[in-house]
Amino acid sequence: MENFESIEKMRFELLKWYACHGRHSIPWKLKPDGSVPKKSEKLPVYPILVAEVMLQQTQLNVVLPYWENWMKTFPTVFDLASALDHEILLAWQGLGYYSRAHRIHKTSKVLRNVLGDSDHLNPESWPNDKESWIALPGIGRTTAASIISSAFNIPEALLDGNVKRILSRLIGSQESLSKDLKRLWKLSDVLLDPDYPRDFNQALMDLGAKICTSKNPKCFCCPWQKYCFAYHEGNPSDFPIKGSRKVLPYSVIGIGLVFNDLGEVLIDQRTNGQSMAGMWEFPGGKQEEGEAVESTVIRELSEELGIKVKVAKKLVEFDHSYSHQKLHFVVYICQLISGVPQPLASVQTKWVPPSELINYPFPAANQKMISAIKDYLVSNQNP
DNA sequence: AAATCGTGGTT
DNA sequence: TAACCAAGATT
Repeated sequence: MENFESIEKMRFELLKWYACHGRHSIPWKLKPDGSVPKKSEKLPVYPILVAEVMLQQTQLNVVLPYWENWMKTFPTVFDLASALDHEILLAWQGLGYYSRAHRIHKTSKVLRNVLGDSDHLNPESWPNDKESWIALPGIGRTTAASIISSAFNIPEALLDGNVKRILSRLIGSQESLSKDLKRLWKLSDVLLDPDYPRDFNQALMDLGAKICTSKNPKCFCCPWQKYCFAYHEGNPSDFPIKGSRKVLPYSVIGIGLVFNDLGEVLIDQRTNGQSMAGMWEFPGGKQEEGEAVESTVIRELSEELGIKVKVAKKLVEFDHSYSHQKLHFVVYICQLISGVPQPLASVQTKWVPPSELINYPFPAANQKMISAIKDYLVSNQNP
């Protein structure tokens, strides 16, 4: 492969750096008694599974509090398997990429059958081969390798965002990441230390998180500086080669906060076919060409709920960006004129006292609306 | 195989 | 209406 002088030396220098500067207090990488696992020791699998799925496209510091709460709410894989979708989404709320929550839920049910009556606290009861893990919902090549190398200390190469960035700089890849995956996977596999795969993989990710960062990499204290093509070229920040950035489509969304005579607000649950499936939301929809936003709200609530509303007051408006679109939400207080809400474009609808909204999982954009509702109600009480 | 899927932090 | 993007998987 790449003609490095000594791969053994590279491994040693990375592991030496890791011993001094790595992140050694990640809870799911420690034994239940809090000590660092020895080379031959295995770790509980379920906490690692939860962490690795949460870590998909999500940074460690964001994941930590969610992982802590998740482990209290669903302490074992059996607790997770028997949980309700509603409970899963409440625990995942705010973390994003909600399909991950549904997939790990499905995976837990498969694992419940696989484990059967065996001791789920014993790592030996769990599958330890890559193919078995990749077959599970929401587990891909990198997540499977992370689980296997972390839990069992079995050598399995991974290629996450950190490793892609490190390796593309190391070899000065002139291809975009998507066109060079095969080469980078091979390189990750060649470099992986067969004797210390758990530490080596973690060391790579720590190096990417702390030294070989996307912007302003700290090459001056990088253990692989002398091996790095991009460092010698003087332009590590130019790697990996980034493709053309395209402008995100932009839409205006009209939202209707419909209140009934009891002061309850109307919410609906998103369908399985939609993004953020199973999450709740305030009804509304996309503004059409040449349409006033107030009219959007009236039209959408008629189409999706079969009700007629009066748009009373604009409560708040704000921007919210998703991965592949930007939305501008315009949120109105509405009154119900006629009709009974029907779930024509949702799983179900519900009238809820504002104080009870906290019991329903909402996407982040809707959380902004909930805050606005609370401010509005408080200001109405104290004029 | 290119598009899709969230969010919050950083620059 | 800032751009970028991080411990990816799925279709």
